[in-house]
Amino acid sequence: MPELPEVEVIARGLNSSVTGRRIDRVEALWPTSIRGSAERFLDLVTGCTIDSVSRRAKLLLLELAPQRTLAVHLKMTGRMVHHEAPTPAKHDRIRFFLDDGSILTFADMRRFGYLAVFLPGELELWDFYNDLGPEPLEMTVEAFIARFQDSKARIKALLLDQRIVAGVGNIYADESLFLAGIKPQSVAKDIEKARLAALFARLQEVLRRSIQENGSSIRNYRDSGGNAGAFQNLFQVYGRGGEPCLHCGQLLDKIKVSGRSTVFCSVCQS
DNA sequence: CGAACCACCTGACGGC
DNA sequence: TGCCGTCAGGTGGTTC
Repeated sequence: MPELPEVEVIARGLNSSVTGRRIDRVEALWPTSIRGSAERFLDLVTGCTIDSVSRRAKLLLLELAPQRTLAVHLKMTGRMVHHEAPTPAKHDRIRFFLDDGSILTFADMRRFGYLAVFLPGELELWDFYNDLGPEPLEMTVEAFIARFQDSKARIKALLLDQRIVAGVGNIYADESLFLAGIKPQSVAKDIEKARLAALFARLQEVLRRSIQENGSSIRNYRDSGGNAGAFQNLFQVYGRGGEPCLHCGQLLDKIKVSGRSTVFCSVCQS
């Protein structure tokens, strides 16, 4: 899925393109993309005005008026694209028809993604939301270190755990570990604090740079305007298993950590 | 508590 | 061509 940078880019794009628009009609082509009762969802969302669009972890949050929050999780292949005119596509799941004739479409090839609507107070009752760790771009290095330094788990598993730090996925975990020179399978509590601090700095850099580059498009990701990102051109290790390290030339190793494909350099990372 | 699987789905790609 | 296995930006559940 889109990870933190991709969801951030989508949220910013939608915030400028759909804020102030009223949702006149909702078309649920695949109602199972809606969490909970689809009927309730349609009731609560239809007729609302979009006040703002933001991001928390990998969730897109649309604040509506009257007060309700529309949360969207894109998982692996979800998209939220704003079209000026109808442009039906194969994997369209939910369409929001806006009052200026434009359409906001949730499309999702693999159908892992979902939409959910919350009334005031309900969002905090949702375990996934409530358990999210801090935003990596809004926390201190001390707080970051504190969340990792006592754990017996492998560092990459912790980076991917949304309860430890929110928004990091497989791409940015591998990229930040490479840049920090840390092996993904290292046990967190065995890593010196200074190296955890370096990891935090590299993670912030890579997330910020990816946002600047409009995110990473491996295959499905598109921003809210339907455009691809460019950060995939700057990958150091992700998707490069067996190819030479761009720093030292060593062939990059590909292993599994936390059930996820993991690429690293056995020379540059220790 | 941590890890290893499987599950949820569709599609792209490589090997034969 | 086509069949088959493998893999993919995520999370959740079960089992050991």
